[in-house]
Amino acid sequence: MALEHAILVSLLEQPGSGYELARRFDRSIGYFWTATHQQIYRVLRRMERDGWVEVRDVAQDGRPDKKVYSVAPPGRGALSDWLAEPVEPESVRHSLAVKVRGAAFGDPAGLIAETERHRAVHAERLARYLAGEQRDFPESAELDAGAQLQHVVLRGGIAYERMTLDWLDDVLATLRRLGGAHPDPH
Amino acid sequence: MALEHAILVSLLEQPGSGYELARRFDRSIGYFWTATHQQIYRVLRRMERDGWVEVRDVAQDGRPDKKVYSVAPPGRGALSDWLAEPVEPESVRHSLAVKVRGAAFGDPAGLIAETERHRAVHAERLARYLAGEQRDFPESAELDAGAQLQHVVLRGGIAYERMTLDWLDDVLATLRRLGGAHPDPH
DNA sequence: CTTGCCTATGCAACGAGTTGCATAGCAGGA
DNA sequence: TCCTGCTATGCAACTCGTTGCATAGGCAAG
Repeated sequence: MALEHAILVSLLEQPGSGYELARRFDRSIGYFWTATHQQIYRVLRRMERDGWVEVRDVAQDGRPDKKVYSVAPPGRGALSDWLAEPVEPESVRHSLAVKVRGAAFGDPAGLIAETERHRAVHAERLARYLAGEQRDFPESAELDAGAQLQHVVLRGGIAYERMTLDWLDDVLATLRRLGGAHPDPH
Repeated sequence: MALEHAILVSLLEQPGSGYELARRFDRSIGYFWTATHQQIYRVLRRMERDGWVEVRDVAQDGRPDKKVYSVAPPGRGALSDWLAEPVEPESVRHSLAVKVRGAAFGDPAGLIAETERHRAVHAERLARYLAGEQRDFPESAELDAGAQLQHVVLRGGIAYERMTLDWLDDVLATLRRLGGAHPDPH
C-alpha cells in the first residue's frame, strides 16, 4: 500500500489538511498516485491513531476550520522503512485497451469518438504538466536534491502522457482503417 | 469495472477455463489488464449466474477436470452495451515514483538497486512483447480486423515498456548524480 | 520415496477503493 | 432570492482486489 506513504511524502514536502492533500492528489501528485478525499481522510485518521502524523486545528475566517497534519518522527521512520523494502513493479490497467480488443466483436467505428475523448483528456494533462515544468523547474536554475527528484517524477508523467497520445493516434488510425467494415457481424 | 469485460473479450477470442484465463492474464492480456485466479473464478461464477457465459465440464487424462467457459448471447450483449458507454481515462499508480519523491527525505542512493530491479522486470516484459509481436504479427501478413486490433493493443504495451525503461534510466541517472550527498539528514 | 512443481478449483478473511449522501458556512451570479 | 459552487470533514454501504490456505492428482528430479 502506497497511499499512506504518498501522504507522508506530501506532508513532508508541505504540511496540510486532508482537503489540501486531496487537491494535491488531483494535481501535482496525480501523475503518479491518485486518491479520493474519502480515502485520504480515512487513512489520515489511521495514521494519526498510529502516531505517524500530528494534527493541529486551524481556525480560518470566511472558511470552515481545518485540521493541518504534519509528519511525526514515527511516520518518518515508517517512510524510511518502506523506502528500503522492495515493491512489486506496477501492472497496467487500461480499460480502453480492453475496449479496443473488444471492438473486434462489436463496432470499431463506434470507438472512435471515445478514443478521441481520451486523447483530449491526455492532451490536457500533458499541457498542464508542461506548464508546471516551466513554472517550477526553469532550465537555468540550480535545483536541490528534493527538486531534482520532483522533476524526474514529473518527467515521468510527461513521458507517460506523450506515449499515451502517440498510442491513441495509432489506435485512431487503426480504427479508421477498419471503419465501415464490420467484422464478425452476428 | 472492466474485468468481466476483459474476460468476455478473452472468451470470445477463445473459450477456456478459469485456469487458462488466469494464464492469459499473466501473458497476452497482462499488458492491458491484470487479475489473479481468485478474481477470475469469482467473476466467472457471477457471470454464469447472470447467464453471460456457459460452462461445459471437460474431463482430461493425466490432469484434473476443467470447466470450459464460453460466451452466451446475453454476455455478448453486455459487452456491446459496455463498448458503447464512456469509461474514465485511467489514472496512474506508480509506487516507485512515490519512492523517488520520498527519497528526498531518506537515502537516494539506496533506491538505485530497487530501480535497477524494476528496470530488469520491464526489460524482460519488453523482450517478451517483442517476441510475441514477431511471432503473431509478421510484417508481410494480411491481418483481419481482430488481429489488427490485437496488434495495436500490443504496440501500446511495447510503447509503455519502452517509455518506462527510458524513464527508469532517467531516474537512475538522477539518483547517481545525487549519490553520496544525503540531503536533509535529520 | 519424498520433495517440489504444475494443473485445476475453491473458501474465508481482510484491506483497498468507490459511491452516495450529509453537514455547514460563505461567495458570487442570475 | 435562489441556485450554484467552493472549502472542509465525515458516515455508511458496497464492490474490488489481495493473501493465505485447502484439496487433489500427476509428473519429474534427486
